[in-house]
Amino acid sequence: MKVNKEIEVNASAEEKIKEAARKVFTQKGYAATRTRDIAEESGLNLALINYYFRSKEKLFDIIMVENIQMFLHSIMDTLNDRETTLKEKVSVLAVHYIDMLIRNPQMPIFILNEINTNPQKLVDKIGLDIDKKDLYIVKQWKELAKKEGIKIHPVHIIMNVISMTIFPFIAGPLLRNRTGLTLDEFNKLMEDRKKLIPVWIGAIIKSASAPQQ
Amino acid sequence: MKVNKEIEVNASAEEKIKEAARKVFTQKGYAATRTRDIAEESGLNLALINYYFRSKEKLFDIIMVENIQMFLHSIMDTLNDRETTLKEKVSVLAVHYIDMLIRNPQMPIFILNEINTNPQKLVDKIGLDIDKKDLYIVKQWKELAKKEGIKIHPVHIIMNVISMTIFPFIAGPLLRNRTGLTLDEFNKLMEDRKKLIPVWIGAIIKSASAPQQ
DNA sequence: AATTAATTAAATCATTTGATTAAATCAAAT
DNA sequence: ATTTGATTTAATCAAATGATTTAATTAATT
Repeated sequence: MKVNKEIEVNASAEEKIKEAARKVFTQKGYAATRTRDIAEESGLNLALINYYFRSKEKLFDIIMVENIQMFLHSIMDTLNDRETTLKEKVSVLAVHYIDMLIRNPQMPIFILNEINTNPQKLVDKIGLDIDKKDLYIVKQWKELAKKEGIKIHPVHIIMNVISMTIFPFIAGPLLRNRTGLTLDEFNKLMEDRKKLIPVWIGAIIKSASAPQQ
Repeated sequence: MKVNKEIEVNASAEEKIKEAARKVFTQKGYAATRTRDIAEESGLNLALINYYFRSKEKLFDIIMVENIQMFLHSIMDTLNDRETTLKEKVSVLAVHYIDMLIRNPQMPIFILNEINTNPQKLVDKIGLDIDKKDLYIVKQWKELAKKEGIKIHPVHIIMNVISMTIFPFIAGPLLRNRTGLTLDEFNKLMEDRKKLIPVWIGAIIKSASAPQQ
């Protein structure tokens, strides 16, 4: 009978802080973020941050875990999908990530920077262990590689997909600065890449195939 | 007669500090770096840092400018070279950057992160203005695009070259963690990419060509 | 030997910063 | 009305940190 609106109201304050923290942490990184920045950004006060989260670090850990989970979300499902071809998987991933990165362009640099700055923590606090061996995409790749006589290491293909999808966002500000592109123009180019990347990956794979006829 | 081997063996104090600063700043970023870290890393003492450089920030600026100049060094010459084909330019860039990144794998994440954290500063302190319009490579590209009927925006090609070259190093630690590759195996793969990237870029350009004959 | 500059060690300052506390206020539930 | 929990305001603490200073020491130069 006890309708816990409190918990919803609480959640909103808690959520406000988390959202502010996500924004500030993502923008400035852990070390450069002051708890006072988060308080100010949230419109709430310093004491509440400790009221809900015990410390700056604990709050950061929560944000970080959520960010990484958002980043990794649905990857495994995509890679394991038995209904889609390899090329379709590339397309699904490109579309999914480009959409997300247009919304959160600064997320990859944040995640990669924190991993770089503190590699141990991520290994410790976040379980990054997934059994990749029996992913369906691995089977698909092996079949294709055998059929086409492809010899390059598959990690090259993975790197290329991820690189061509994510890196333009990491280098976005610099790239826009050098090219004079507006944000809208840049995002439009990123939209183009949803369709282009699968084509390019196809061309790359083909270039690695043994000549056949 | 006074051979100053000392100066060669022990680099000058100023240089020691700069090297230590480069290492620590590059590893941990500006905000997370303590001047005491730099003192300790250099083997010299805290006071000397202020003796030679007036502040942490001034020291950082020097390191940053040098890093960016190292990064941009010889790019313009390569892009302007009238003796090399487009594909050769891609090859020169890939070789040059992969060599450098194998030596300094954490440099791009550092530079890109600081740019992301403080975009204004870079614009202010470092003149990033180059007249790209009359670069020889632009002329080469336009000729090729016209001849082959290529319609995609050339910035896509640039992004792909840079992405496929640099990003694997940015994501290197994570990638190695997920794939179980050792550093040597990883670097070997990067060596492979010196030759592969030009081939791939060729395949990508070809895939964007209008069907001809 | 005397002079000068480079370097060190140690202490100290002022500020920033993460964290904590206490008292007051406010809102909602009972 | 009273109680309870959420929130604010303000102050404060202790530690970290960038910066500075002073005196002593060392090395190189003249």
